[in-house]
Amino acid sequence: MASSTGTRDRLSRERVLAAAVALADASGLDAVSMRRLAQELGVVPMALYKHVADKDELLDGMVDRVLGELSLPELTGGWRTAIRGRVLEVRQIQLRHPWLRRVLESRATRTPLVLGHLDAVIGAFRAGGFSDALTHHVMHAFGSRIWGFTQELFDDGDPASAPSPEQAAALAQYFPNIAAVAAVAGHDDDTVVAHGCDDQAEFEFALDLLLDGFARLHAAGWVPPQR
Amino acid sequence: MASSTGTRDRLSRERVLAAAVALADASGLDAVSMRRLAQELGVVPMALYKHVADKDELLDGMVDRVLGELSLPELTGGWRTAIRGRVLEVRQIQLRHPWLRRVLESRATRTPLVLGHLDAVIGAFRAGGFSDALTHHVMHAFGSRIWGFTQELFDDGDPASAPSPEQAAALAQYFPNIAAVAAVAGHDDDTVVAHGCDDQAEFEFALDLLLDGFARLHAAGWVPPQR
DNA sequence: GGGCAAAGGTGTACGGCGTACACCTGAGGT
DNA sequence: ACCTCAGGTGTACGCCGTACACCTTTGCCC
Repeated sequence: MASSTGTRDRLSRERVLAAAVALADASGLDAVSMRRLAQELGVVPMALYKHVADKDELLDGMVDRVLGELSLPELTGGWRTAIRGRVLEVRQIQLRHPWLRRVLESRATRTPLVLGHLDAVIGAFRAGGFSDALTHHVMHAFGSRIWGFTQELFDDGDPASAPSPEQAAALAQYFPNIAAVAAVAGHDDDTVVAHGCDDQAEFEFALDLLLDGFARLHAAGWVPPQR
Repeated sequence: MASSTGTRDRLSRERVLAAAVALADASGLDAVSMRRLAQELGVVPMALYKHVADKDELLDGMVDRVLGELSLPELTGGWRTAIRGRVLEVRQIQLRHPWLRRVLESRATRTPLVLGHLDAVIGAFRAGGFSDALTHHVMHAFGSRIWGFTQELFDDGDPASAPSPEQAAALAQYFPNIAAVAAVAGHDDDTVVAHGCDDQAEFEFALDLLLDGFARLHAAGWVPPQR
């Protein structure tokens, strides 16, 4: 038994990655430092380096670990339902692990599961009859939305951003358009306050708008411009 | 004259921000640390804190400084040309200052010029007759493209990413769709190798696809779903 | 079972970061 | 001539990632 417990609480790449994901889920990405993570595992920081090459590899491992939650549905239905379903599924992962977004944004991650997702989406377009050139273009147009998030560069909802009254007044004075549009989103109060603006409906709106555009170009027999 | 030179080489917020922008342009965003920046200015790190509150404010200041390069064209033509022109102009700034993207991505910047750009685009939609609700939706769908960049999460061109032959072979084996689409983009060789994939045409493709979608929804009299 | 390589955990140290805080210095107004 | 106070300085703290040398434990082979 001593040996089994001994074996059980040995470190392993799996244990390290699991702890890193748990830590990021619980305390945010910034809490994931080699030192803090080691402490969480009851071990000295340098011990981690026997299991991951460096912090970048740790982050890659975290990405692949949560991307493993994908159920990889087969491609029944057309390209559109296949892609839509896949992207919405990745979105669910991203909602469970909010740090995923920042990790994917900040680095050119090229892990097997990342490439696998891209390959699956590209494959769905091609199986749907998209030319390689059009597929290439629409993949660029897809951008980060392929990972289930909109960029959210102007957060009009989430944080304690509901500004103080005098702040709101100043904003309305100098940026009347922002104020007006922000107001309409929240006029029923709980809409914005409760779940921000990047809610499911908002994301699907943008996703379908893109997919509509792709379908239209495909149907119209799009070919690359002159060259 | 002694006093004038003395005055001239005193630090100032402007000098600090200008040096920070120059440093980021020349050596990348990671080179912009308080210590390195101070050294560049021939001054001790803590001296900077008499002119910017902290590093976040420094970054905000840098953003506003380069956004000041906007020429703010008036809104001749319809909403579409106005917005298209504005976004492409911001894109030019972003191409001159590649670090801008990471700064905007990583933080919820709410400086006057950032808000001003958002307000101008929102204003163009509204002036074009878009309802506030539709404007709100399309702004979300716009996402980071409003700042002139596509997310570029799968960089198939830019860096030394043109993989070694055996790497390419392995990629083609496991991710045939990625390989095929990446190949088509570069089949004329100089296309991808020379200027990557996020070139002007690629960006405008995605931009116009979005604008087409917006126009179509607007023309169809889009109204928000049930509620 | 004894010996031994290899794998895994430790301790120390280095150079970076942002920035708090006490201090000094020199220019401007009275 | 003095005072004030904005602006530059020096030191220090607690983080960070990680190189490197060391020790301990494990598992295998004779």
